[in-house]
Amino acid sequence: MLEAKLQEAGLLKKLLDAIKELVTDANFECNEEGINLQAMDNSHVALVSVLIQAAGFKRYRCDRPMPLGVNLGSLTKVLKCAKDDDICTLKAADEADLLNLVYEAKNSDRIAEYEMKLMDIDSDQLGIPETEYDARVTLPSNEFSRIVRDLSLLGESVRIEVSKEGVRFASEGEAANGSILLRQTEGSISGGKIVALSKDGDDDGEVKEEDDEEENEDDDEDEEGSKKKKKSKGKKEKKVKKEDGDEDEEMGDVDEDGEEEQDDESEDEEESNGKKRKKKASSSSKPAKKAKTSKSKKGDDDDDTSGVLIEMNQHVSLTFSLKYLVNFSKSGSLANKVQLMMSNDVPLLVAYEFDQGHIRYYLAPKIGDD
Amino acid sequence: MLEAKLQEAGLLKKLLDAIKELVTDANFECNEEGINLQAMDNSHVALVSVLIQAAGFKRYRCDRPMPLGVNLGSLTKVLKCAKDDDICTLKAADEADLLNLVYEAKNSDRIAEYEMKLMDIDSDQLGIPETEYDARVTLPSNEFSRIVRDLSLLGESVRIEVSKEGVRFASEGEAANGSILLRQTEGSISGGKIVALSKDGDDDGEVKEEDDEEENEDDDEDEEGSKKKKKSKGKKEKKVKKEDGDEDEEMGDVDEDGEEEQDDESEDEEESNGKKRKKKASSSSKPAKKAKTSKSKKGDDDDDTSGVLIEMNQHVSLTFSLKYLVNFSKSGSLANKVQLMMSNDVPLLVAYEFDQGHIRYYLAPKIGDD
DNA sequence: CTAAGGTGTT
DNA sequence: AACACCTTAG
Repeated sequence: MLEAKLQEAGLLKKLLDAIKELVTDANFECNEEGINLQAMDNSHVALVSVLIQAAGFKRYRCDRPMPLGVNLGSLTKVLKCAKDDDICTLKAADEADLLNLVYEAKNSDRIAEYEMKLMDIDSDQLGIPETEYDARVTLPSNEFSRIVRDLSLLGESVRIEVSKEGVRFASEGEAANGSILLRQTEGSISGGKIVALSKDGDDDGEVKEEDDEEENEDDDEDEEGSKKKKKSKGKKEKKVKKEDGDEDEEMGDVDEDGEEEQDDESEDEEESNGKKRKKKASSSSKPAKKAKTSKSKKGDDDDDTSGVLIEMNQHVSLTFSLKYLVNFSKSGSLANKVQLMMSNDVPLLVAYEFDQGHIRYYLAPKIGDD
Repeated sequence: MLEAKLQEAGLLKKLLDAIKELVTDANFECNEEGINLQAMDNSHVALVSVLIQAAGFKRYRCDRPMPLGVNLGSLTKVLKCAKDDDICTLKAADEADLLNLVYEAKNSDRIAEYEMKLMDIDSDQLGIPETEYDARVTLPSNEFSRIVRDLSLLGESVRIEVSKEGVRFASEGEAANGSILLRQTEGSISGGKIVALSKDGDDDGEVKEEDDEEENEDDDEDEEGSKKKKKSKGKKEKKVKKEDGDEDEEMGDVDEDGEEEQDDESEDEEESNGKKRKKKASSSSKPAKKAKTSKSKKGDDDDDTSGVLIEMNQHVSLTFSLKYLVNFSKSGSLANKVQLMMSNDVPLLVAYEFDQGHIRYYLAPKIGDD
């Protein structure tokens, strides 16, 4: 059976708000790791993947894996009956066709209980290849929302181009064309300089502008410690797939395969941080963990709420449907930042990472662009 | 002629907002006591009764009773032209077919004047039996709004059940079922204990904390009670009409329900004597003043803006159309609290009491419930 | 975080 | 009129 107690019903409400227009029905795959949802959008163009880790719950118990087939419209309705700060408990018996939701007002005598019918849904769990991307743009989620909303007024598509200049969002419409350029934020770790994405693995094929080889002291920045402040926080290294997303349990079975963990280091912790210091022989073997905690709070560059971080190994230029991006951007309420991960001719990954989970969208580029 | 000066146009605006979807046309019955409106909703299922006492006006003059037939849509439009804090004066000549509205900005030289056409409306003044209720639930009006709004997402009906446990609102729908339980607020006069309704009498709306009759009978609970309810109703003595609502301008009374007094003359008399005649039906004039001292803490219970107060003599369980309750709950902007008065198989009374008046709704239960 | 007000949209 | 969205004030 499942019993999952969420401190704030608001999280679930926001998640549902974010995806309910994209997907009508989906399986909530519950297992001891947490709750995962993965679904194609109704027109089979986009893919959404949601995870709430077990640790993200106030209490979590799931004896054995069970898929809960949920009509998201129904769940949205039921969740509308909860206040954001209600404590929300999800319960389901094994093989049950009902999901029980209990809302406890934080401070009152009010207890609301709902039971929602479940349904059988063919779970076409799609394995998502763990792609390595040529470019990653991290920007405030509200900035992203604004950009796609603005451009959607002009045209239907947006070309996203990452170059040394920065990241450009360009759209063409009948009435007008628009182009928005975001430069790397000055004062950031890289001092405004666009850095290379490091490969996740030991692959050094990418052009790293600088190397983590650096000693711990300045491993934070390219510039000579001009911005030391950052350093103190987490060890920032421009790398890879998901620095903020600690969870590397990529959706699908793919991650399960464990192929990904090419940990040069034997430490999972580190690897999960995406900070791979192959030669970190130096001092810290453990500090990585520390960084993790600190980052959960704030202070990590990636958590800088206002900055734009651009990492790239290669120029990318891709065109996407704005309609979907606008839809994705609804998740902005879940996280201050969003990451756009791109490689040419590969689906875009739009990732929002929050405390103990994430919501990620994949969208194939339009062809014939660029 | 009528001349009624309202300190705040906002009151009228809110009243109109509250009922305009329920009723399209209605007579504003003006007499020396104040302005009263009573109408069945368009589908003749619910009844709404609005009163603004003469004392509720900054100035009030009404030489003789006059009904003003108003199209509520028109009045709403005209009232939209007033700011909430405008001083609003209503004027009508005898036999006039025009209503004059003057808005004076509180602090400026602005004077706006509108005249609205009146219409003749057959006044089917329905007598409302002065029922004594088996249960009264007093709760914050926003809480009530929230509950009915939430449940209306799920189903069309709500079963309201008052028991020793508290008051439960339960609804069943296709997608989900919901149940909200409100317990008596701790720390209230009764310390969380659900008290019996006090009898009608000259009490000033106070609740008796300890009712001597509380322990002596069965009517508080038991399965038998439910079957005896009909019978008991006739003999029940612990009933309350309206503790807070002193105005007894009810049309008709249980005692005289055989006769509908629609006559202006007798009506006026009743209203003018309302306060005095209150005791006429109640044999016992048990003073409830005592209770007042015991409830020192939060002041008057009915003024406690956040608490839930439950008074009952007998378990009640009734089912109502949520659509109407949602409509009623719009009046929440007029008062912090709302009272639900119920007896089995009798129309629910939803009462909002504000400074010098009230808005009350009556809704017949659905049959075949419970 | 909630409530309220304003806007735009269907 | 209702809903969704955003901003603002408390």
